[in-house]
Amino acid sequence: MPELPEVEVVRRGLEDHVVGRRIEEAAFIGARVTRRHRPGPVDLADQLRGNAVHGAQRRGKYLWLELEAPDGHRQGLVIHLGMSGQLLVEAAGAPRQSHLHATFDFSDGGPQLRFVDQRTFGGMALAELVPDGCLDDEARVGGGGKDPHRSDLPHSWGIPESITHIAPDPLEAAFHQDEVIARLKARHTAVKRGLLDQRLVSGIGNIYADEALWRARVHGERDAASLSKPALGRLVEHATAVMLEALGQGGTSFDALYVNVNGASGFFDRSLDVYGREGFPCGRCGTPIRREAFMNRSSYSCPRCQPRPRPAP
DNA sequence: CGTTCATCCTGAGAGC
DNA sequence: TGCTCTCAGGATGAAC
Repeated sequence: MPELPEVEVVRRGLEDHVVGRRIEEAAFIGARVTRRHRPGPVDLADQLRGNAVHGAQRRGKYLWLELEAPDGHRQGLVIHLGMSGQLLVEAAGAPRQSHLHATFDFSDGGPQLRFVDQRTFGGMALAELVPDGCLDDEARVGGGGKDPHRSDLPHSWGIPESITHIAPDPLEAAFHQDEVIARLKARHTAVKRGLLDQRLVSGIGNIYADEALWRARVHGERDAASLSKPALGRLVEHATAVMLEALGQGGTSFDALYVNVNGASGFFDRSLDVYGREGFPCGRCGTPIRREAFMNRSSYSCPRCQPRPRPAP
C-alpha cells in the first residue's frame, strides 16, 4: 500500500487492533522480509518476544510500532509495505496466504498480525528511537503557518534512527511548507522529482504526485525552480488536499493488493482525475489524458491544462 | 553535492 | 493454450 493515505489507513488499523497488546511470539518465513534487520530473523524474533506495543506511528510511507521490552528498553519496529505489502489482522487458524512473510502472536490469545507481501519490496527492522530534532528554532522563523487539518500524531518516543533521512509528511505538525517550497525553488530538476523525493517531503507517490500536478495545472517535467513560490505552494497544498481526500475514502485500491488490516479496499480510485486514465477526457477541458514515460514509470496528465515545458526535451 | 540507473520480486494482462 | 513481453501505489546504493 504505497502512498501516505493507504499507509495511514493501515496505521489506524494497527492502533485499533495491535496497540496495547503484548507480543508473545513473532515468526518469519524466509529471510527477505527482515533483510534490513542486519542481525537477521532469529535475532528479530528473539528481541520481539515479550514486547508491549505502546503505539503505532507513521512518517510518510513508513510505519513503526513503539515497543517496550520486558527490561524497559524502548525501540521501534519499522515497517515499510513497499509496493505490495499488507498487514492483516486475522485468526491464527485462518488459511495461510501464499506470500505470508511474518506472523505475530499476542499474549492475549487474540487475532494474529500478519505481513503478506507478493513482491517482497517491503520489510521490517528494529531501530533505536531518537529525538526528532531536524530543525532549529531559527529555521522555523517565518515558516510553518497554520495547519488546521494536521493530525498531530505525538511522536512522543522519537523517530526511528533508520528513517531520520525521511522528511516530515504534510499531515505532521513537524511539516514546514515554507521550507519545502524554498527547497523546491532551489532545484533545477523536474518538479515531479521533487514531489517524489522522500527526503524533501514524504508520503507522496506516483498517484498523488500526478493528481496534485493536474490540480495545479503544472506539467511534472517543468523545472522546479522555474515555478514561482506561490505556484509551488499551491502544488504542495494540492498534494496535501488530495491525500486527505483519499484518506477520507479509505485510500486508493485498484485491486485486492491494497487493503486495510481487515482486508477491505478504499474507494478513492473513483475520484482520480488523471492517474491510470489514459485516453479518458480531462474533467476540466475534455482533452484526452495522456500517458508519458518518466523516471522508469508512467506519468498521466492533461495535454492542454498541463503543457510540456518549452522545447520538448 | 545532485541525478540516473539497475535492482530487488511476483503476477496480471496484452499480444502473438 | 501457452509463450513472451510490459507493466505495477517504492526505495536503495553504486555509478556518473
